[in-house]
Amino acid sequence: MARKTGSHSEITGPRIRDAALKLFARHGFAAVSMRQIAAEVGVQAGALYLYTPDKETLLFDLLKAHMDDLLAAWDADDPGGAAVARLEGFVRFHIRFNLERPDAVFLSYMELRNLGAANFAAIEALRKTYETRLETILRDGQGAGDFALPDTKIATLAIISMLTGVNTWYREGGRLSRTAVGDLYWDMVRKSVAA
Amino acid sequence: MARKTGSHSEITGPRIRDAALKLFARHGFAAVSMRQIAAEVGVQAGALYLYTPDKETLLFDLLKAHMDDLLAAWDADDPGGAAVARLEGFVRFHIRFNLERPDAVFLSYMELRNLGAANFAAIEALRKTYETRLETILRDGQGAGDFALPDTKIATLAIISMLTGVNTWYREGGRLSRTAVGDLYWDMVRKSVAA
DNA sequence: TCTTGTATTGAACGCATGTTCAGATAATCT
DNA sequence: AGATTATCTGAACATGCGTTCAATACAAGA
Repeated sequence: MARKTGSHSEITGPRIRDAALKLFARHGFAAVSMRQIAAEVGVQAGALYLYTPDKETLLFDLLKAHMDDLLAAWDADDPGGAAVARLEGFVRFHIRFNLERPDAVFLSYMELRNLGAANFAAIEALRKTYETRLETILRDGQGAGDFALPDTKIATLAIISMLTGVNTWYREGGRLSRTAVGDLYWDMVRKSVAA
Repeated sequence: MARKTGSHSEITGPRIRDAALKLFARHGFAAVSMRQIAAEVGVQAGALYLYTPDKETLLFDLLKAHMDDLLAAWDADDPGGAAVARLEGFVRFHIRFNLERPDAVFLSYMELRNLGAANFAAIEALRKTYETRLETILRDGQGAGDFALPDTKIATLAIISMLTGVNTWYREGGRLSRTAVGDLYWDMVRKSVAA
């Protein structure tokens, strides 16, 4: 037998990416087999190769899509204006965006090492671009006298690490709402950069 | 042939752990085979089983040893006294300790998911214990009026995330010395908790 | 209804995996 | 020197891996 009833490329493609994202995040790229992904989708392993040339490319496409989403979403969300307001926007955006897609965030931090050199460089460039968005805000605020930062580059990395850390402990339905988390982190970030 | 000249348990044991730590950190637990570890040590794969009952236990022992080291080292380093001084000690200690063993730190953050439930719980308990050390300092300072923290638990997690992030970008021989990094992070942490 | 093209199966490829174990050697003890 | 013990080899086990491809069944268009 072949070609199941109702099978369709526009359905199977996204389902494969969803399953791969979930499984890679839970068990790690190397620990997940193409057969497991296929089983999750309800398809045989060979069918995956209609949608990706190989396993590494499947991972790369997930990471690339995540980084593209991140940059596009921030550029759409950036309030502009004064540095303090933009920084608050960034803090709240970063937490909200990351909490909405924990698997993709986890993958992006954990599985870069499974990429070949060229693919790695592509993702790394996107990450740097995102960091630059924040660094620009910090440098503007520093220039305007709103912030007192001995090293804007390090401050950028420190803030992003702090914000991304939310994903390691936040649980839906826990003690704090997402908004409350944003309030708490904005309070700490605001003070940490204050003049 | 068997038993090589100069072979000795007290030498091979640590060499296996060193090789496993390095390879697991670089490529991920699932991506590293027992044969690769054995090759790095210069021994056949079967010989590893004189030193560990299985692969997961080898990982667990590495993580457990790291967490034990961490707790013992902080308890020896804790300056005591006023909360502000203790917090500064903690910030500088955490950065210094983690930069000295990047592979173990990386493993501890990445490979917990490859542990069975019991082993996972054991490591998780040690991590919580470490977090409590910092939280106690923050609560003491809050009580003494030195800090202004709406939520000491979240502040604890935020600070640890920020500090641990140093390992993702710090490179030996780079622009900043370890001491300079400690200065920069202590500046940000001090302000972020300030009353 | 018949044809064409797309989506899928299922078997196969060679190779790697974690783990076990009988046998062999070197170090140590008497 | 001889016996014992700790250390390690090398082959084997069953199982699983990523990937390819001819065969096949369904959907869509004429």
